[in-house]
Amino acid sequence: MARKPAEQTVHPDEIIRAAAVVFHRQGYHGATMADIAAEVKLTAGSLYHHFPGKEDLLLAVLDRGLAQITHDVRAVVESSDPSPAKLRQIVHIHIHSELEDSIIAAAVIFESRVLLNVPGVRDRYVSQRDTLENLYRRVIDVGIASGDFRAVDVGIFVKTLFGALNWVSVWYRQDGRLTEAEIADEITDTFLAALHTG
Amino acid sequence: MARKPAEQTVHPDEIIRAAAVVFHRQGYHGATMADIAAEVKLTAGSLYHHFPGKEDLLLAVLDRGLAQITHDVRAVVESSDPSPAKLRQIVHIHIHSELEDSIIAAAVIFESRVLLNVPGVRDRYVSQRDTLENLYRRVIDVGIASGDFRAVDVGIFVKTLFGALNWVSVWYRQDGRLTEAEIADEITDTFLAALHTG
DNA sequence: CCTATAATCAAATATAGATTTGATTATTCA
DNA sequence: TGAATAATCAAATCTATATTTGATTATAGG
Repeated sequence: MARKPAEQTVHPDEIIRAAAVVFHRQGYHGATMADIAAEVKLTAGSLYHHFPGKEDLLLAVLDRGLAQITHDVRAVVESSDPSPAKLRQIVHIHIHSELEDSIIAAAVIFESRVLLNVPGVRDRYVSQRDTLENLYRRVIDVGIASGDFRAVDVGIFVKTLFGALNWVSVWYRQDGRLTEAEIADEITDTFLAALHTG
Repeated sequence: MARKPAEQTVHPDEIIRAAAVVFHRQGYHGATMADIAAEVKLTAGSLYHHFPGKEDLLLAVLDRGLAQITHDVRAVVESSDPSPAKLRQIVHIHIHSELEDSIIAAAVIFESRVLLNVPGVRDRYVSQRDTLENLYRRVIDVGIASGDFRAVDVGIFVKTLFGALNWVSVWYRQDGRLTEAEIADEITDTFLAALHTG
């Protein structure tokens, strides 16, 4: 009788990614359902088979983006060895995630404000964001405690670092002077120098 | 016969500022002409007396925001004395301009992408942005040349600094833990430490 | 090979919101 | 004062686009 979900000609994940691409390119309001649909060779109407509406698409994008990057960063933070080295690792991961894995992260950065009015959503988003920020805080805290890092205001420091990292997706160019890894290293150098004791 | 422009019950500047506020709050596409009009007690239609259209409003906001902050930063850069002290000054000015004088700057940051497709506009915007960036570069360059600063990659460093500064408008809260000046100082400390030689 | 359901589409529907239009109400200056 | 024009408004227009609707097509399981 019933029938297993067919072999999803289009996987929901592909739609989320497509939405992220279009949101990033055109902004939430500037992105049309038709644009997103086109990205996966569907018509606008067909999207409604997979998602209840445009807002839910953005939600999914934000969720996914934050979850992804948080997952990656957590993996590093919770591995055994101590801190200064870790900071470099997570900056690399953050930038990589931002530029490659998920243009999603970039959409997150710029489009999250759109949903910040919807109350339930706001809470969820804020809590996810805090989780990520706390991972960074932990690394800095440990470094300060161990004497490896200067005693900065961790709250401001992390925001500062996030700002710098987020901004990368705005100015980064594939064909630019430096590679992604070189950029990540240079930025890490800056922040490690800033944390240098003495 | 003719008649001098009447005493502008509503000065164009007020409209630009209102537009900046609304763009910042709701994003370009999310801002309606009615929203902007309401901010200065007008009706949507009346705005067309002052500006040809919505896009021109954004243009004006960007122009004004960049011009303002560039003006302020230039004043410091072109004053006599040398560099390390200047960096602190311009960071203060930048943040102040961003938070108070012109929510405009914040709108600039987030909404500029919208216009980056319009060709003529793009060029103009990019050139204005470069002017501002170059002021920062100059300060860093001088510091490196004089041996006051470590020899960083100036291009990346300035982008990193901009990212951190721009991001402030996203997380800053009037009623937050620190004042605007304290935040500016903390951020300056971070970047000066990052430039510290040895 | 059927049948139920998923996946899709093309074509409506509905609505928001930018821009226009045609008055109406100041205001300056001659 | 009174023409000329600016500033404004309320209401009409027009367009884009999110969402719905009613088929049509494909596929998995029997």
